[in-house]
Amino acid sequence: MAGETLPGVTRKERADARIVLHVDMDCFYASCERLREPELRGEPVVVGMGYEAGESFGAVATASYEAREYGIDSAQPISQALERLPQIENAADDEPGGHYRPVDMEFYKSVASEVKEILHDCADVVREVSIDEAYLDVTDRTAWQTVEGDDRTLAEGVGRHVKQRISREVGVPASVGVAPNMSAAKVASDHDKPNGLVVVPPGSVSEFLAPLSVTEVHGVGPVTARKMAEMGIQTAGDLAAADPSTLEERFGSRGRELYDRARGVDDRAVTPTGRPKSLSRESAFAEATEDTEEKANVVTALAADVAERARSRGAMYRTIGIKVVTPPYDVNTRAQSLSGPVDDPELVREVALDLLSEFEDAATRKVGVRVSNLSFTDADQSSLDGWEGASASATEDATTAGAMEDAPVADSPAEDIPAAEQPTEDAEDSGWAAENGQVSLGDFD
DNA sequence: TCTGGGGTCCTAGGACCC
DNA sequence: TCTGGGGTCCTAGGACCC
Repeated sequence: MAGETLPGVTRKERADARIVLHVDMDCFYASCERLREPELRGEPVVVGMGYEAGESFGAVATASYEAREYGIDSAQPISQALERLPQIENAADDEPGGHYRPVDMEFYKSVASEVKEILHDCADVVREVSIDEAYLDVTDRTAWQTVEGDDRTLAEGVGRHVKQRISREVGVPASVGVAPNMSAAKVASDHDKPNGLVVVPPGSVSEFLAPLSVTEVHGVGPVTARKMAEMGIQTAGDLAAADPSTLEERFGSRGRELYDRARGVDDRAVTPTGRPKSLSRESAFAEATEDTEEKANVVTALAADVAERARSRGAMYRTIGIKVVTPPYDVNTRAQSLSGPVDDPELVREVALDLLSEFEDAATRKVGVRVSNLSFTDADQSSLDGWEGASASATEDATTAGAMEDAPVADSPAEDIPAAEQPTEDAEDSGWAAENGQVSLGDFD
């Protein structure tokens, strides 16, 4: 697939087309473990969340491809993974065994930052989607033109270059997709994992997508896939050939979006990673509990944690919420908005506990605390998303403070918000925000 | 497969305002 | 007093992604 150039692409299509890379690190956590423990190369590696050496609690965060051979997959309980593949230390001589390691985010973040440095070096615009995934727009740096005496495009060379740099300079594998838009690039990078490079030139996107299962389209999950199957839609090609107004009726605006993506149409610009919209922390109980005090203790700890994280990121919040998961798996959320943004850990605790009281007697599997409606006080966002040359804009606030002057506040503990903490009104009023030294449309894309 | 943790976006109903 | 229509904000839930 790599380097394949399909016919029927006009010069104009090529000249107009953007060049988007999707870079996806292969089983990233496991690759990081191999970086500092080279003996793990070629071996089944399972990285567990909430897992501790020798225990069986927690869930699989990442499984190496060798471990996946044994039916181990993300989100699986560690106990189940151990049934399928025991710890190597416990395995009999003639039996296979796996290496289990607990998640070490600090280390993975340090590796990821090395990767991101390379990505920013290779592209003008980088959108970091998660610790192990990013989109790059390299339209201004290369072209869809083919190389003289070769059927490969210049764009493919850039994809290969990025991959090789990550491999050589950091030492972890990546899969890269190259296409004229984000969603096609995403599908392309997934198409030949691990260590893949798949190039889909303009004009060939719908052909490339057509035979793939509809579940490969970004945005189609289990629920949508089931509904589509009922409509006789199995492949991306089926979806592309479906009636868009029917899709819109059944799936709302997302129906149209998915239809477009299946046809290879996706006009979203690659924009740099914006600021978070919410911050949350949650924790599951080993078993569902009705213990009011236990729940309150956990919520108190989570509240402190979230508030501290918000403060360290320079975020003020105007909404505080909780999540309570009750058996079998019912997710309940409650939230309360304040009259203005605050940075007040004590208030987070108070409001969270107040909201929790509704579930006092309910058996609970999991609780969470969240702050949202964020506004940021820092002028320098370079520490947040790796950008340099941040503008001097004082406060960025996605909402209009002041519009809720008389909104109710729980037991009114927020009445005393100092005026200094109120966000200033800035360029946001016009819908435009100065960011990174340039004017760009706000976070709403 | 019944379930870990951290996110995003969309929808729908109700309150409230003009 | 009843009624209309448009808009915004808030809350809750759902689907999806990594």
